[in-house]
Amino acid sequence: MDGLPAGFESNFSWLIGQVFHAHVTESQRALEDFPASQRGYMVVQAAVSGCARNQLEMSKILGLDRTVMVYLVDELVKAGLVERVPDPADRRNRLIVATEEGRARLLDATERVAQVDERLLAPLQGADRERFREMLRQLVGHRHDDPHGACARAAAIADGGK
Amino acid sequence: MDGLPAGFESNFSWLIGQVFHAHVTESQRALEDFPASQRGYMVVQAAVSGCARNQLEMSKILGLDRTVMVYLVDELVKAGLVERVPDPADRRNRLIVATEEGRARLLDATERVAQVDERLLAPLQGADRERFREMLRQLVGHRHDDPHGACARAAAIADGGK
DNA sequence: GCAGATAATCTGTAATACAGATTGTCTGCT
DNA sequence: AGCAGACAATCTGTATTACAGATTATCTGC
Repeated sequence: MDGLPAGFESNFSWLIGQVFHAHVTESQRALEDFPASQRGYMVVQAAVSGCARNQLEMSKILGLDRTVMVYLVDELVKAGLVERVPDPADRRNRLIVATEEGRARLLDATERVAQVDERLLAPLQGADRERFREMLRQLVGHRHDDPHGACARAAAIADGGK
Repeated sequence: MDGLPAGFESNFSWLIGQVFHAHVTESQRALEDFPASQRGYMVVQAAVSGCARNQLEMSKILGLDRTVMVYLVDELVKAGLVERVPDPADRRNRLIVATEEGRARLLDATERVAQVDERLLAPLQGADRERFREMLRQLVGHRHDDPHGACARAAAIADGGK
């Protein structure tokens, strides 16, 4: 095998794919009963953290297509976890605001997902576990910032609405 | 936000998803002209490394469905990068063997993918880059071993066929 | 030689991604 | 005020992908 591409042990595509796939599969199972499962969970979390001032922005943060956002939010609204609140400052925007139930179920789901995370990261010993997270943060890094304070605004409206 | 789930900075699902998504997108682009793009590349690599003694096993290694394997290999055969060789030892099996052209294109593709990897891992300084890979290896770890020496057999047949 | 298991394949169905058009709204300009 | 261009959400249709179930060829053990 000299000189030829080796097996997959050093193949980053494969490695990251394996880890990602394992995580998706596991957390899908952990979030079976959550509306829209894994993705619904992410949307509700985004809603609670108030990090997006409209659906388009949220779809970018979550790496989803804008049209996917529509029926994802539809499902969550139907389940009573979030609401579409017209932004008084710009009526084109729909603020995705979590309901009380949404917050409650998010807390519950977060716990279960955390367990999945721990199980998956178990092979990493001691400080390595947090180090790994930190590296991921670094890799994602520069791509996301919130210079407009949109988070604060959305969160304020969300708080006022409850 | 006290006590409530924070933003996404500490959300493992989101972090790993971001990194994975970025990598897929980038390497898709880098492998645009490769048959079946990213996935075709993985299959050819698996064929060259001879780490699977049939399609089913390969699909498990690559995390693909067995039925997906069929048309993936179809496409690669049509493009002349691999061949389906009936396993003389068990004619149910099809050994996926890379052609000369397959090996050549794999080398080329591997180079381009390596560049993508480097670009993606650039935020990690110095030894961290290799450390990150090592951590991924650990996480995937125990799930894959080859106690039967099937690799060697498949590789031998592949070598004999050229 | 037969029963049960396994590999590849085919078929159909569901989930998902995504491009393009449409509607309502905003902004800036005149 | 009125208009042009930009933007957000939505709808529609289409392509891709995932996956379950049946089918055929083959293997194994009895």
